[in-house]
Amino acid sequence: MTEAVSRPTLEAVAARAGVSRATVSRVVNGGDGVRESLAERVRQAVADLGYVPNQAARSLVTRRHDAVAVVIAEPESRVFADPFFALQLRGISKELTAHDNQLVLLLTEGRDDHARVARYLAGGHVDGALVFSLHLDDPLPGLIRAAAVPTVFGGRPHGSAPGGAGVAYVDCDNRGGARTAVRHLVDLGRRRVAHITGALDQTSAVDRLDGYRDVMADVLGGADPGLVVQSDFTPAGGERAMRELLDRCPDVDGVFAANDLTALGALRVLRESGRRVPQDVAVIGFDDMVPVAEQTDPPLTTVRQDIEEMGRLMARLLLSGLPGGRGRGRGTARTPAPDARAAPDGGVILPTTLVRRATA
Amino acid sequence: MTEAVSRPTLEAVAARAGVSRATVSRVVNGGDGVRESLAERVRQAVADLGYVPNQAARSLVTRRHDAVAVVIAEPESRVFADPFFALQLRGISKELTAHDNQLVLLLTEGRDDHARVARYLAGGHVDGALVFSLHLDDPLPGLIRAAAVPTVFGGRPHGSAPGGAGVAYVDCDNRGGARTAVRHLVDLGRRRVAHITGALDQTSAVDRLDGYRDVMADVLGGADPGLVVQSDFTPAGGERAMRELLDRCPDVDGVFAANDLTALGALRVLRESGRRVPQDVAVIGFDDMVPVAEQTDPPLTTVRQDIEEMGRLMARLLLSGLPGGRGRGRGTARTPAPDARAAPDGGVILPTTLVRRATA
DNA sequence: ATGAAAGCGCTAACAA
DNA sequence: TTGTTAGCGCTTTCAT
Repeated sequence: MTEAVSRPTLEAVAARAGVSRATVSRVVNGGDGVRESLAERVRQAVADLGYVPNQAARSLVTRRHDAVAVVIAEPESRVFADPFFALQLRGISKELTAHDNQLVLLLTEGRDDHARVARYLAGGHVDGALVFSLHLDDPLPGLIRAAAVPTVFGGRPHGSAPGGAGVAYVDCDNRGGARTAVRHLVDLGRRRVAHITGALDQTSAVDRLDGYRDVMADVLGGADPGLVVQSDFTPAGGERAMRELLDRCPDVDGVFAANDLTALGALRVLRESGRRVPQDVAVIGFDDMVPVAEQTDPPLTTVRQDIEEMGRLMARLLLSGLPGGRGRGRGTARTPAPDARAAPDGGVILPTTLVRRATA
Repeated sequence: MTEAVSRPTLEAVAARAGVSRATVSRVVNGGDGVRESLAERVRQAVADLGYVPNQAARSLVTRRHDAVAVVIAEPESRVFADPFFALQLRGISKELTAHDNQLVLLLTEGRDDHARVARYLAGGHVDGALVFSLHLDDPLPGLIRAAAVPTVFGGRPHGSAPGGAGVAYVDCDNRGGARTAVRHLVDLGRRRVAHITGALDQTSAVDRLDGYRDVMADVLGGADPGLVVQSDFTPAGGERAMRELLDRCPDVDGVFAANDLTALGALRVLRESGRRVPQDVAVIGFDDMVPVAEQTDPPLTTVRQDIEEMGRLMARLLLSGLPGGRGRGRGTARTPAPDARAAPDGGVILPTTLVRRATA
């Protein structure tokens, strides 16, 4: 661990190039309206000295930080249990990097942390925030609104309503994906199609349940309520739910699980019970967590969402909404991704696709 | 996405409290040497106005940022495939938060990114860096050394040698953990104990292999070289290796896999081959990635490392080495964790423990 | 097209 | 103990 040395300033570069600080500043920041010969001299001096602008000094006057906070609430939760989190972060990081913004990571675990994060965001240390807050009772969204920081949410936040206030968010098409999955089971000839829900205090779980109901109502004239079992996105929860299901409806012939982890648990119980998958019971998951979905026995058919793209999109959306026309470099807010869709409540929805493996 | 409003300054607080800026500054920063009555007035004014210090202005004069970069090289790799990454980040975040430092996340994916990160670190935007760089040919460590930024590495970096230069790093006891695992297999009466290595361009894989060899030399008078198969920390790699192993040494009765993912693959091949685990072949993994280890069939016996603690420790080590006596709040550099050990080359090694489940 | 000069909001001598 | 003052390194009018 070495000590950092003092670095050259604008002043030094100016002296070396034989110009004023103002000129150097112009060159360093895009440099319009500077004679090319001078600009070249400046660039040379910058290179010679290894000059790097002092971001603190710059922020002090511009009030911009070129930094964005990524807030992840309750890392215990699902977000942390799977590569979801990492992939999303990767997408965000790529986009921010492409626009020379830094990523400040804020992980929260409880009450005190909420206050801390709120204070930080309100403190104007970053230009905006990307927020993942899954649970219904999370106070964070409210605090963030109060902090008046430009924000994009990851996943449809609670309280967003069609035609509503227009909170910015990015989500995958949970409802549509669920519909595709269930319709696929129906197309396979299954008539007793069950759904093991996710944690219903998360909008993704609610939306997937809605998608399931859509198809059941449409195609089968409404679902037997006994075919819906509440669970929590975990393998253990999936096991429990599947057992209950088998108990209640031994004739079940199709299962749409709220996510791959749940499907994993269900699969295990199905095997224990002597049922063959997919012959006796077809199973579909959600997420396409590849390491899980490919390793189940048999490999899991599931609904894929492009998680990294969601992250990228969140960042792009945030940057494009910030003053200074950032984020216009590649892609714009209007057409964030070739196939993204605008939701009526101001969100952006990414499509899902069914990945057929062996369970359905 | 709302616009941020202009926030109160020290000046405003000073005016309201009827004191000078200097006094407010003193109160805000610990406030020794200020009459209590005045201090109280200041605190009131701060609260009334909702004053939050402008970090940019502060950094400009103090040359401190209270921010630490976390650099993760090649997020494709193992780090991203499992919760490892998330847990470590959590540990880091907790420790940094406890000392009011921010976490700036830098993800890199290739050549250009290296330069970018190097520039950022050299730019003096952060007080230090926590670096994860797994691979032998990674240019990052060199660039970082050149940037002269206080740094702590996650995992023993390449080129660190006993009695060597003293790069700061935190790692788990890979070699000792491997010894424990192999010794356990031997104690179980296994004599044909194989090792499926990890990617040998990572020190963790090398150290685990060394641990395996230690015990084999000690107890069995040296390993049959045929019992060591190179692999890459992935389930597919584990399968491949196990097949090769079965081919070469059908009499193998124990397998120490370099990590849980590898063990997962090995388990699958073992089952296919009709071998019973642990009766015919006992298997031990490494890492204790709980979601994986608990879900294998049968549940995996493995070597546990406290990943979150490693992260916490890295942060603590870095902060305690920084000027300004940060990081002395809870725990110190000398005794970072109750059971951490100093390595001869300047690293800190955390202990591992064997978690017995059903495979050995 | 270029330079001079005035701060951005804060801390840290130094005086009082 | 408190206040005054001089910058930290940069951007940005405003002159030239």
